[in-house]
Amino acid sequence: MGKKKKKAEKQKILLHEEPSEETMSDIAELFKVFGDSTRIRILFALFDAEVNVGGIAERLSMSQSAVSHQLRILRTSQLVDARREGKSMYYYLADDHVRTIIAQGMEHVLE
Amino acid sequence: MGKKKKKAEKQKILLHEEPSEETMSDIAELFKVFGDSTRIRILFALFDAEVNVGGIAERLSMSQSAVSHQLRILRTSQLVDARREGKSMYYYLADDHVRTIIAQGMEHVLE
DNA sequence: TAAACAAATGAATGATTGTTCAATTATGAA
DNA sequence: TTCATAATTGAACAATCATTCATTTGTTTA
Repeated sequence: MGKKKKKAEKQKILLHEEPSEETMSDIAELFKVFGDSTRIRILFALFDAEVNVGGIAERLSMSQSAVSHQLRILRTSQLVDARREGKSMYYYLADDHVRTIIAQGMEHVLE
Repeated sequence: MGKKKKKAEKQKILLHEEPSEETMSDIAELFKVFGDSTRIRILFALFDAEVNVGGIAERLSMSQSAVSHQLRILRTSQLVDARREGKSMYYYLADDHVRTIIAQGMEHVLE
């Protein structure tokens, strides 16, 4: 979605209007990424500090391949980012928004 | 999850510990419900006021059956609740938590 | 160079899931 | 009761998706 379109969508919120179909679809796509327990576990593994792929795989007792596939999805959705250090790739949460969304979900689940 | 277990989980947050596998799984299940564009559209339709099943179906241009199936999922997840008025069933958002989570998702998408 | 390690990729498979269709239940009106 | 309306339910189908396995790419060291 373009910058101009996003601004128009934000305006709607102030006017108490419903967002466009496209925005609603984007929201669903975002939550779809959070809607898998492997990915949630990965995000929690990265909650406090960056970890490399092998480290995540070990912590979750999963294959490197399976983890890598999920990391690609998380990265495409801009939920995580990565940096290379030698042969390893260190992944980390993209921003605090991710922590907020997870915290919100956890609150709902635990109440 | 029992009341006692939930309290223990909340303690972990304060201690900066990772939640249990069960809690992470529950969080994923919650987001899975938000991760469908039909359900998101339904939730937006209920954002400001309760609507009956036929009203939702008309507004989304979908069959009553399809909407009803999704409403059952939303209700099971405690995201919406319903009351009967004559032949109609009026659905409404269960609490403000739902609005907060959607708003958070929308913010992330529009930024 | 070659070898070893770390990560990414692509195809295939099994499981999950949203919608449709037909049938059923629930309520109110005639 | 009978009829019409509103909603729910269950089975079936198509589409989506997470994991596995084998292969490939990228990087460092010998």
